[in-house]
Amino acid sequence: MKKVYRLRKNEQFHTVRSKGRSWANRWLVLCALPNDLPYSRFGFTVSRRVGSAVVRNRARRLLREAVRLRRETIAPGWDLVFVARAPMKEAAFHEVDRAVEQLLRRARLLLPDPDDEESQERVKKDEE
RNA sequence: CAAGCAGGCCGGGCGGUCGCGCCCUGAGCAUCCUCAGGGUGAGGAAAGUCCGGACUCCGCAGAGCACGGUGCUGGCUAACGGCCAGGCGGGGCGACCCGACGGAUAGGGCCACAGAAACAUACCGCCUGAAUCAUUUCAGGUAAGGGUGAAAAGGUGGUGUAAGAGACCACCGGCGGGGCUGGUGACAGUCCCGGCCAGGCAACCCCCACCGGGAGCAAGGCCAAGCAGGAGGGAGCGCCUGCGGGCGCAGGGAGCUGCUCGUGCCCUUUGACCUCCGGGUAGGCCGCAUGAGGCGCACGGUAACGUGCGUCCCAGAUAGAUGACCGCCACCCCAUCCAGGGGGACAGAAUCCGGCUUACAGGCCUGCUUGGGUG
RNA sequence: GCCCCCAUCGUCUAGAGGCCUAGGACACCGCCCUUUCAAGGCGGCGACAGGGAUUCGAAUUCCCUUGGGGGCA
Repeated sequence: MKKVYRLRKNEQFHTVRSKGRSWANRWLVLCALPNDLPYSRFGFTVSRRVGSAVVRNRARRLLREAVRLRRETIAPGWDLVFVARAPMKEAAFHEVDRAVEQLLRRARLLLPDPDDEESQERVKKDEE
């Protein structure tokens, strides 16, 4: 993921964490805040509570990869911060991927998939 | 073959599809954005931050004190609390391993409880004398035996004695002093003398020798929005007033793409605006990777290591790059008749190096020891 | 990243080599007191972060590990 699509400054992280909305599941916390840009930006936080340096690096890389592969389907114009929780240290890639998808779906930040009738119907309902 | 000891090394390999950091080249006005091509991208401990340096800033005439560290000897090194070699002590049948290993007659302090006594003595004893019908008591001698304790003035045999005792003698062991021999030295060997004058703790203070100025790359340097600060320039009259200010005319200023018009806004001595100055926050850049560098060969040295020649360039991020998915092979485990199933330790660069310490699945190589077997 | 500090019952703490089988307060449990509760009294439960070293002897001294906390732009 290129640098422009990432959150870079401590201040940006604080803004999103304090002013944005948040969703959580067993592995992750997602915070989101509109950013008035034509694209979305992402940040990843793994604290020392999760584990050693090796564990934290791996967690962050898995998260970044999961988000990279889904970037086309994520709504533009948001700053998103993913915070890893303790169970992340044992998670495999597909579990991380599923956790990311679940949170994005709950936050309604996924673009409507042409093949997915359910989500299209939901968008229609929102428009009504 | 089994058990073990020492030293060195590895820490899966190849390929495909997506993706990331840095460097170089080219193109798009472009160190910064985009695209294309090429190169490169975690460790033996990158870890703990326990030592030592380099580097940077601060301090500094010199010396001493304080404080901290190290502590057998010689060497290596930029330096070290590291390494090599040797000595001594201890452990192991052995290969080998382990050792904070200076000083306790420079001084101070401590040694609980127990025990008579913890560094100087006598509780039970033993012996002599006196008193006493006797039990026993008193005075003196003694340190062999008993008991206490972690620790109590060397061991064996004899002479000696009232009983004993290094009181004396022989041998052994230890201590102190001196000489000789070997060794750079620690030390070893040997001879003579002394007198058994006799504990332990210096990871208690201390003494001796040697070493150390303080902080740390978030060091430090450069550029520098904004907000304040300083210097200079800077355009006025009238009316009203409840003295805060307001209104009119005139003028000035910055802005609205360059000019004009127009339009609001701000200001005219409690100063709009313009110019300059120093310090410096956010932020950015440098520091930042060619180095006490790696590899190979030769020479010197028992070795650590050094010297010379050749050759190579080998991470550099800043919410922090080395990831995801898959195939084949190798390895290990389960099942072993096949099919098959499962697994991959400890751990992630952050200024850089030399060490130490701690963690670690599994595997490879070399030398050596002990025991057994076979030829 | 660099540099410091701390660790004792459930909680807050005392302790400076032997007097420690570790003391105190609050909390908890039981009994007494009270019609009952609180307060009070008596008794009980309960800890030296882990490992090694020095020492006759370690909560205390030294080393390593683990876990907390703080400072530096």
